[in-house]
Amino acid sequence: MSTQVTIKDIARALQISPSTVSRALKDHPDISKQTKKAVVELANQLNYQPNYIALSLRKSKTNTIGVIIPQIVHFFFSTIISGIEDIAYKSGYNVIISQSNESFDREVSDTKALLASRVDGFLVSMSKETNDLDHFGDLINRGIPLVFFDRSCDELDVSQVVIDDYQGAYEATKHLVDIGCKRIAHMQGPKNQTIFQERLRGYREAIEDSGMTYDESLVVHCYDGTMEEAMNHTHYLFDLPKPPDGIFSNNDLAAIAAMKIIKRRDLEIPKDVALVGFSDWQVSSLVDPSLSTVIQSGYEMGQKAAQLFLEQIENPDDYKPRKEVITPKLVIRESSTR
Amino acid sequence: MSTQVTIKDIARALQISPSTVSRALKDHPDISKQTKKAVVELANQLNYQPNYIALSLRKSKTNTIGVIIPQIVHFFFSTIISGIEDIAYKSGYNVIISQSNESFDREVSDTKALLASRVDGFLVSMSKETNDLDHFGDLINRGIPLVFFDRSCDELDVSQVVIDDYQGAYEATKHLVDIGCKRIAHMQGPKNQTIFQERLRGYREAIEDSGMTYDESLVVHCYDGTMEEAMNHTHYLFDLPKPPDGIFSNNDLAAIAAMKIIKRRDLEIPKDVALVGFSDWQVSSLVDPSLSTVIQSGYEMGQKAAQLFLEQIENPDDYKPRKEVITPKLVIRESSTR
DNA sequence: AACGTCACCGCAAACGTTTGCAAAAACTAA
DNA sequence: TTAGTTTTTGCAAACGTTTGCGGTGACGTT
Repeated sequence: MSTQVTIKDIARALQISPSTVSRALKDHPDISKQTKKAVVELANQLNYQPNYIALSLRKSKTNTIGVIIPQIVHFFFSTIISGIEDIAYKSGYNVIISQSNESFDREVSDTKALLASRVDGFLVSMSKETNDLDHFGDLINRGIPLVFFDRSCDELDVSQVVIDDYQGAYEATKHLVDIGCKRIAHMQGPKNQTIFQERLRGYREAIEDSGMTYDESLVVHCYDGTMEEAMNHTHYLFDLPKPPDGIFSNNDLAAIAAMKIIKRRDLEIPKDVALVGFSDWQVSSLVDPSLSTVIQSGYEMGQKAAQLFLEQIENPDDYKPRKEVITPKLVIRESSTR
Repeated sequence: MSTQVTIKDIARALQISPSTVSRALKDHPDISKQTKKAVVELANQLNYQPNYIALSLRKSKTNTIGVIIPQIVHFFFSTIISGIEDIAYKSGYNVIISQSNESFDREVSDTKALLASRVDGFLVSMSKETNDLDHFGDLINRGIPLVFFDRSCDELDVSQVVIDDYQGAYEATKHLVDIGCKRIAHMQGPKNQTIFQERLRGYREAIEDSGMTYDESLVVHCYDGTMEEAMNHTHYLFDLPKPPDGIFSNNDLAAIAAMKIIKRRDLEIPKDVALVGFSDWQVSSLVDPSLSTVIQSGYEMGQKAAQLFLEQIENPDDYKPRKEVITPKLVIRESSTR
């Protein structure tokens, strides 16, 4: 039950004032060598730990970052958090995480709650529902550092770090062309999200740049992102008079769903159909055959986001928002190796 | 840049003292109806938010829980966090997460850092390396609430919530027996961890209860939990003069590794070899064939852990540590359906 | 002897809140 | 009117830290 030792305790023991102890501990030039030595020694001996709460109050700075994400239980997001924490802890920041569960209302109330906890700034990835940006605009107006990652928006003048989805999709599709695919399908993600629009664009342009024609009947729209939906779409694709010989999917789950159906139809992967996913879920390297995919380094994204935050908090005055774009990397596995 | 309004601001505006404002806001009986009304109205109008930092300092209580886990990027653990946060937030607690990355030293320094941040208590799942428990004993001696979850230990007198690993393992193994397996191998987890000892025990007793004899040569020790390690062990098992016809693995990853090797050796699953894992990673239902496994509800575990913490912090005096046991559930998929 | 310089240190206020205690105000009873 | 109650309010200290400013004493210079 021993309560923590304070500066006052040290001061009392040494018969000097708390201010002197404080200065001695910070190596202030006004303090004599001997006093410093005595203070530091006693502090070590008593295992003195500065009280960050008192410090926060004094400096009105909590050294805490508020992070709002759609959900923790998601490989990509938890990887991002890992990146954020590593950078944050190195710079003496704590991280408080809040999940919006893809709900706009939760996102707003999370923002309020974190604000009440006096976080020094925000790192957020927006919920799917979010269209109204007032709660973020508020933060910006009040000069509170804010960085978006992944699920971002360009309407607000704010720092952000995003993946180059276009580039990733382009390369993935180009790769399918390169290994000889002639009819490449695309399993598209929710149309209202920028990232999926970009992936579609990358797919389309890669197709066209390769001298093939973009065929809308080869693009299926996976709206709710379930396994069943993707399986149904796969059936549709292989019931076509001219079924595809390659599929680029907007995410790994849909690709794995397709894989199941394709195998069930006694087609061989990658011989008859080659597959490329997007995201590099942990599962992608474990399925059989292992799935080629586009790696979006969540860890790197988290690190960058935290760094942008730190930059901003260290230059509160003349800070200009920046946009960091992470280039994703195609990783070729068995599902597209011929 | 507007700074938050304080009790003092309200007091000044209403020409009364801060103490009166404070009491009025807490509906203290000493304060007259009119004063209360005036204070509450002005507080709402100015959007007053209590400063939790000042409160923390005053009460030496931060309303923050420190959580230490081996790694966030792990389906099971991130699910647990989700459960913890839901309960914690409902009771007005923030959660700070720290990853030990399965390193003992990190675990110790995480504990120190969280302590320095003055968390009110700890929720921890030990790293695989941890044998020395002094840093936790310290917390207990100082009366700081501590709850272990999943990776626990019985040496310390402390609350814990664990899975009934024995039961889960017993059922899984029994199931293999029931579908006709005669030689069942076990891929064991790190021996120093209770949970893996329990899984081994469940396996062993199920074997013996079925009239078979426990054969140590069928138990391999997966120490670092990598894919490669598990693959090597699988090779060993199937190089035996009498290879197994069933495997119960301490986790899903090892089971999936085994699956790869078994398929590569042109054995059929589940016909030649049946497989059951443990944990129900997201991937388990996606692999081919889908993997039977033991579901451990991380969400429930997180909730229970947070509840135990709250119980303890609300009865600091006469608190008696409790052990909550969650019963896991066997889910039978293709890998063990004959 | 008087003054300036310098090195070293402490006082007190501040961050925003709570709370024991005393004091003021209002009301009651004689 | 006076004393006694009751209701309502404010003072001041405390939580642990930092920091501007003023103070002390030693020493050197005129």
